[in-house]
Amino acid sequence: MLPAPPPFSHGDFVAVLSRCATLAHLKQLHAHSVVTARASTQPTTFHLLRFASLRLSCLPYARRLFDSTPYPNVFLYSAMLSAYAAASPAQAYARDALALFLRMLRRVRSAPNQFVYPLVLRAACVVGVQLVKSIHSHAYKSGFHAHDVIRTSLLDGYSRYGMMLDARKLFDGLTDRNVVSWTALLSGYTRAGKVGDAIVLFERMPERDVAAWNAMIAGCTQNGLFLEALGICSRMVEEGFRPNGTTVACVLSACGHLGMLKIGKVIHGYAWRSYVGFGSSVVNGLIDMYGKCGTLKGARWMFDEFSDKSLTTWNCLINCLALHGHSKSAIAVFGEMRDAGIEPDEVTFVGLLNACTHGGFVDEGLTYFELMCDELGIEPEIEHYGCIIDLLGRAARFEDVMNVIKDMKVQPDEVIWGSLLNACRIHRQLELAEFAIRKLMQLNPNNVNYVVMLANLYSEGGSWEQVTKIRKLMQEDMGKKVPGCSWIEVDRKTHMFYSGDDTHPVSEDICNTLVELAASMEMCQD
DNA sequence: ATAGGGTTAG
Repeated sequence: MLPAPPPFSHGDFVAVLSRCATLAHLKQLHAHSVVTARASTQPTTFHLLRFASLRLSCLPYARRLFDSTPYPNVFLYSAMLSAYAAASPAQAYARDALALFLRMLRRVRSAPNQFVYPLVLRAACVVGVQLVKSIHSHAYKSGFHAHDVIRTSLLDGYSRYGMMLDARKLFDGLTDRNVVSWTALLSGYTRAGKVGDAIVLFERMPERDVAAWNAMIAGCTQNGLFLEALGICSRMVEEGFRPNGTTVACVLSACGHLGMLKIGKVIHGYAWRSYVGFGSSVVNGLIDMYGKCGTLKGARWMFDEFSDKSLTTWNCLINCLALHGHSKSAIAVFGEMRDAGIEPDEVTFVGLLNACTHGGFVDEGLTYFELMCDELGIEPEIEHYGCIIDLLGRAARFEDVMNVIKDMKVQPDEVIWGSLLNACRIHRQLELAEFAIRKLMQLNPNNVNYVVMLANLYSEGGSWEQVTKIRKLMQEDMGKKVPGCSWIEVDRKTHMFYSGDDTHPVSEDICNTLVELAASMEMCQD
């Protein structure tokens, strides 16, 4: 029999714990605590549990520590709940967290306190608004709803489900409004698409911190206001705040959407110099930015160098390859991803199906769609139907297209009919095109572009009677038409082009180059 | 010990 280990003060224990770097170290200390009978005290279990979950992200071990305690106190419950709350992805342990809360309510010794509600609400948020409501009423009955932190959690919960009136009510009822509550309300408005309200709120905020700036920047990019996002970021820097990884990720996304490679590179340089760290959201943002700006080598390089690849990392690369017509590479990366044991999600398939469309791989695309629905059990969304209709339409399989549209569980939207229309134009299907345009006009009667399309269609088809009829319609509407526009930055000068616009000084050269490009693209597909 | 900000999509 070995002699008992020497006694250990609580201070020694905490000091040793802080030097643990691996689960093996922690297990040794745990074993030592068992032998010295320290493990049966709740403060010890509390420290071991927090360390296992927050520093080592080993939740199963944390849960075993918790389960080894016969009558856990509130501290242990909340330590376990914050372990679940900190886990990523958020929904992974939400149900465990809620089950633990229910168990807590049945025990006499561990009535929830004010610290427990925010943790449980975080889990409730990702499960459903019904749970947020239940916990709200529970907090009301137990009298904890008066705490500002709990009200802020509730505010956040309602705002995630677009219930801005309830969120506003909670905000107005707070005794002290701080940056956190202002930011929670602001994000609610941007998630609901009310950027205008959010900007008003942002300007009126008495105090801002980095998270508040980030919320405003993210709110802009999520609503397509990319230039505004960049503007707010520079304002943030001017006012003396240091952008962090979250800021960088949002701003990179804006650069990608705008095709602003130069600014994107400046941000990359900032990330490097300022030690914001190359965490997954920054790296994913870089892959996306380089990819969208056409620097696929840069995107691929970032991808290969990054060891902590997540599902999103793979999705970014597949999507960028598909976007630029590198269909075979995109499909190959999808294969690599599966070999690496990463389970694709609905976003992966949007990119993959897009790749199949651009490469003309019709049957392959349909096979992947089946794989998604039947084998992986992913419910197709309107995005996927958009891809499939594009895929079939470009291959002139109009009967199949109509069957897909008929069998869809979701209502067809403008993109669906737009894809069909596009296919009809390629294959000169006048009748079906007219049908699609009429559907589009029903969905969006204010868009005069559809009338123009119809006119173009008839003039191409040669039915002069109809052209004159439509011309009349157009004359009434043309004044309202907003011309399509694109732009490119060359040597710090922005050149803008409207559709059908030949006023640029070198317009002829540009058009000739476009013809050449189209020819060489045909020659070297993928 | 508790609350707010994060990248990918037809």
